[in-house]
Amino acid sequence: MTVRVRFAPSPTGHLHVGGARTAIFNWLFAKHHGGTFLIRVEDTDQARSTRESEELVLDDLRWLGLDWSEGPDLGGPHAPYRQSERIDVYSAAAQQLVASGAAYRCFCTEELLEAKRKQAEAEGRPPHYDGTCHRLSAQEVSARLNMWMPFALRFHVPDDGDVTIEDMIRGEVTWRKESLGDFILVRSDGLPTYNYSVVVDDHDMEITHVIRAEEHLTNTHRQVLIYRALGWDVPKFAHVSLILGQDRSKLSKRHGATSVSQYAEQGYLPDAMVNYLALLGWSTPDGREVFDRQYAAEQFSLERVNSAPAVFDPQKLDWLNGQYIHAMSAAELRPLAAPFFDAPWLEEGIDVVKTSVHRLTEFREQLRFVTDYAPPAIDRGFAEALVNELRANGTPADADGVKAMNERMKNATGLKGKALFMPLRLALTGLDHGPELVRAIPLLQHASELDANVLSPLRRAEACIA
RNA sequence: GUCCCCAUCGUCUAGAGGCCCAGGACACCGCCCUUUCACGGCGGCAACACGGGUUCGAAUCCCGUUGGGGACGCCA
Repeated sequence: MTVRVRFAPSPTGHLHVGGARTAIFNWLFAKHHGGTFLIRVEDTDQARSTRESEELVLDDLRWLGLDWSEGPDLGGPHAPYRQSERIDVYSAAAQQLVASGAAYRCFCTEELLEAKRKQAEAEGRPPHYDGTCHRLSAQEVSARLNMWMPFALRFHVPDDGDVTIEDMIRGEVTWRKESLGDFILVRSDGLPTYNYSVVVDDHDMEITHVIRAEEHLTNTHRQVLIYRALGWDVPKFAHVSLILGQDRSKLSKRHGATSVSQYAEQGYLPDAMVNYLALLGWSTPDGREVFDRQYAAEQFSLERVNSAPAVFDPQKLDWLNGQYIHAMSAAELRPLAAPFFDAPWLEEGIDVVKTSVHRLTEFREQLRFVTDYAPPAIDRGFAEALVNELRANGTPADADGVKAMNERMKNATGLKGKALFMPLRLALTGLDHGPELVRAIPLLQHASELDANVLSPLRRAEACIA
């Protein structure tokens, strides 16, 4: 049996980091088993779903570097991959369910149901549907149909409705039929509900493993009942625990950035993002924490996925992102950093400051000593000596040149050690901290040659006297 | 309220009865490297929620308590 897994986003905004992790686990699982990873868009909620959002979600997935072989954009052997375009598929199965008595028409209005729910709650009963329409006789049903009363299709929970599944992450999970009321399969507008369409589609698309978030765990009870009623094989389930915010509640907007596009905008790398999210709930057998997706795919198994929820830790993400940035060359980094800050001398600048950067957006700040300069208050005699030195010998263009300059400055001023380097750094960068001078001074010189907005070391020194 | 899931350092985790008076990573704190900052190296602080069992032996198995989360929708 070849593995077929899917990621099924509902297009109601950007891709959430929780959804991203679910997609990553599915992708890794498929890669590991040489199976198929596909995308199915769950857009049966007409009020909230948009085409624009679908594009956003797909773009976010592409940005992460996850690839799929069947989907709404690619088509495939089970097209269409958009639920709103699969209505006839659901109707066919629905007819079968009505014919077999597994489902029935429900004429109750939403207002009525709402009232019943409230009352049940007030009386301390579970807020389940009371089965009114299930007791309707055939004559009563046809009478209502003749009056064109709108109806929804409801699934009747059978007497043998207890369900046990063997969840690949959680182990055995059991529900008793009493914990469920008859639930809606098809809404009165003819569109299927999630619990129904997901079953029809997963069966139709030959999904072998359903890997999804834990919030769907209790839905599985309903879904298994539908599989049974239709006489279909039940796929394997794996419910991944939720991602939590620092206060241990489900990660949401008030915790800060929650969509992957926000992380992209904040200068995180896709590889680091995939690496971090994979680490949230999963660990490699050898304990490695920095790894590429290829390695993750080789090592991945659901057995090593943790069943406890995980708190999202921005600090560790920053550290990981820094690991990736530090490991990359300036030439590789340049095109990635350019959208946030660009300059003709950017590549050399990146090379000089990258060890102090954790996110791509930080290059701008770290290179501010190149772009912005205000003459600091330093000893006038020192500044004059520096001007003389630079005029006489030129500005060093490499590390050896800087060392030679330092030697001459030492002789000219009688200063050494910190007493020499601090005023030098201050005079040339305007700051008391920053990359080592043997790198910073050539960078400033080169940058000033390429960029009229950058003040050369000589001009800076002169400004200290003016 | 009912049902379901979960419970190891602040955080992510390793741990599938003896190898664990619990290992790694992030963060934090020291030291080293560095005539600054960062990177890097070394070291330190810090956890098996609680109570009962089972067992010669429990972080690991069972039960309960507590705590957290999720679901109970003509949302997904």
